Amino acid sequence: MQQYKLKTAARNSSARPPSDPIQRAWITLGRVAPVIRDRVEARLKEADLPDLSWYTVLWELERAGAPQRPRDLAIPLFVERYQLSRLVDRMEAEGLVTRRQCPEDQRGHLLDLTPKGRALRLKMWAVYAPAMDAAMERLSDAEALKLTELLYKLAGMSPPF
Amino acid sequence: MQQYKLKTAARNSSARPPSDPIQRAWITLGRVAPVIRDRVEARLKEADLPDLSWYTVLWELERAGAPQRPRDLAIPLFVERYQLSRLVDRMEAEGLVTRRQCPEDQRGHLLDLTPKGRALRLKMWAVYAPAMDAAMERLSDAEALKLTELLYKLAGMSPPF
DNA sequence: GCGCTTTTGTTGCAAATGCAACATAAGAGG
DNA sequence: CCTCTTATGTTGCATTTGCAACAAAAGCGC
Repeated sequence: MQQYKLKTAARNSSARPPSDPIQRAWITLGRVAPVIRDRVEARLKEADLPDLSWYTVLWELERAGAPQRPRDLAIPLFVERYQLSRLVDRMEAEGLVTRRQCPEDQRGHLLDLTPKGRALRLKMWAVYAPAMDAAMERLSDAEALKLTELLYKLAGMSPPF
Repeated sequence: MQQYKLKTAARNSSARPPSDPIQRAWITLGRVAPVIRDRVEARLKEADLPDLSWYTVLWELERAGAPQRPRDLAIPLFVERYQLSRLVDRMEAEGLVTRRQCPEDQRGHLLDLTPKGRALRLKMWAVYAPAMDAAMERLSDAEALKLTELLYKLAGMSPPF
């Protein structure tokens, strides 16, 4: 990874420049996260499987154990409503999920997994799990815990995430 | 989640499910990084300024102190060539950079900053710097260094930073 | 020189995205 | 009940993206 000379140009034009350690952490976080993610996405693509956003929807539905409303998925998944709307369009077209009437709220739908959806999640996990392990292999469990702790603190969120 | 009992000889790192700390770190990294980035992007958008990809190109050109070839920007910026090609199209259309003939290689161009490009980078930094500071404010300098160290290790890059 | 492969950069096209507007239903206050 | 506001979800449209194909120059072996 590239080294940055942060002080030279950064310091003379702002009322409030971040400290050098903060700048380094910012830059590094912004670069490493996509690299790690791409290591996994590449494996899924090699296997002709959908990407992680599909997996996450499938997993959230399976984990919940009951049909969920889009609203209740969009928030924990950190996606906008319209993104989820179109993602579900595609997944429904592939027969992975179904939209049903929501009895309590006529606006919303209940999203439910199909058997095909469950099967795909398992098939994806068979690739996803080893890919994640390989992508993260340079960290010990203790280091992974420390990293998680720092990221939680940074985001201002409390576990469970 | 399916568990496989593998014989020791068959156990290799690409076939085993990640440990729980590894899974937690993976998930957290994938979620926190975009959140932190969005905190900054939102400030830029509020100020009717371009996004971070534009800033990064402007900064790399300014930092280099000399015109650069797209190839020499694409690698450190972790973007595909075609992405950079179109990004430069838009930035050139805005008068922020210029494409000139490259004397040593007739295929390539030399990308150079215009005064307008320099001015925009400064204007963006005036928003970017305090936004980065605010986005990262929950970490001390020591924690930021530790985070950077862990991310470097994860990505397979070595200190010193 | 000559052919072949690699590198560099751009582009056509289909798919995906962001934004704002929209439609509909629920909720709040009278 | 009625009106106004809020919540939920979808969609039209323009922009952006990813992929693969392409063009052109450089490099390489002979």
